[in-house]
Amino acid sequence: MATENLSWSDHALTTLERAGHRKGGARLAVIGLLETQSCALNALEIEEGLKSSGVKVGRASIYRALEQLEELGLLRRLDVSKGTASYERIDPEGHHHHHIVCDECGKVVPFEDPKLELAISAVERSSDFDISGHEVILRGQCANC
Amino acid sequence: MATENLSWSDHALTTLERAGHRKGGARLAVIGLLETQSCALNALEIEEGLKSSGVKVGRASIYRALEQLEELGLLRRLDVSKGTASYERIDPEGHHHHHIVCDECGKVVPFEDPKLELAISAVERSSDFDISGHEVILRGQCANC
DNA sequence: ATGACTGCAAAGCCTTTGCACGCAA
DNA sequence: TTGCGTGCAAAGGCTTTGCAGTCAT
Repeated sequence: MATENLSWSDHALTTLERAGHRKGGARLAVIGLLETQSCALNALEIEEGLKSSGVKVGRASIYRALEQLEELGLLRRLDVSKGTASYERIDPEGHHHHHIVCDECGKVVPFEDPKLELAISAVERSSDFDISGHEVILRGQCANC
Repeated sequence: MATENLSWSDHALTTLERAGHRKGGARLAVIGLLETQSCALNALEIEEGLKSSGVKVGRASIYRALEQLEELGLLRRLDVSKGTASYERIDPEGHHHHHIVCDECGKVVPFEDPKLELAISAVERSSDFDISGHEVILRGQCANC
């Protein structure tokens, strides 16, 4: 139940290879870390996470890896807080969640809702954009604040 | 039909007064400009908009006004593009729209959808947060790109 | 008259870019 | 061997902060 046969990181590595990219250390490290996360992390959190597991990766390489993985459709970028972007895996099967953010402490809680997805799909179909994704953010105060 | 009896700027001025704030030039200028906008603007666009109508307002004052108006519940901050925040009026009666953003050219198009709002309201009620607002962003490529 | 508001400039923060070195293929 | 990937440091862009002068009350 823990690890599926077709993990996100497998999918990511395959996609990278198909796109003609090499498997450099920084890239692999970022993929390895995000594989274990259930919700979004920003670049500095990723840097710290890697450092605390003994892996030293240059900050610029992290940003470059994130940008690239996003362009390949492997990561979704979230603009949750003021000036910092967070990233989380995109499930190959399209399964995803959205976020509730506490304006006080910055806490982020994921949620999912089928009816919400249906309503968004309808909007996406009726627009004249070629939609690649969407993002829903609820803001407020969490129970602790 | 153009101007309603209870305009947003009237509401904003009243709210500012109740909160014990003075009606300084910069603040009034920002309120006056946002009153005329139907969608979100960022700080630099506001600065330019004011300058082109002959009003010179310091950039810092614009940021301070925007932050303050947001805290008073008069403006909603949107994190649409990478590192820049946009702001738009919050309708006192709760009427609002969401946004479709072109990843190529940055174009932003507003849309509204009652079913989407219903689905979001249901999620908001079932969460243990005290929700103050929400934000939906669809991303993709516009017809021109 | 008083202190809140404003404007300028400097500082801060996240992110991107330039460049030389190292490593994957 | 080749040139993509990486790391460091510098540069960039948006936003915030410090401070002195100004204006609303």
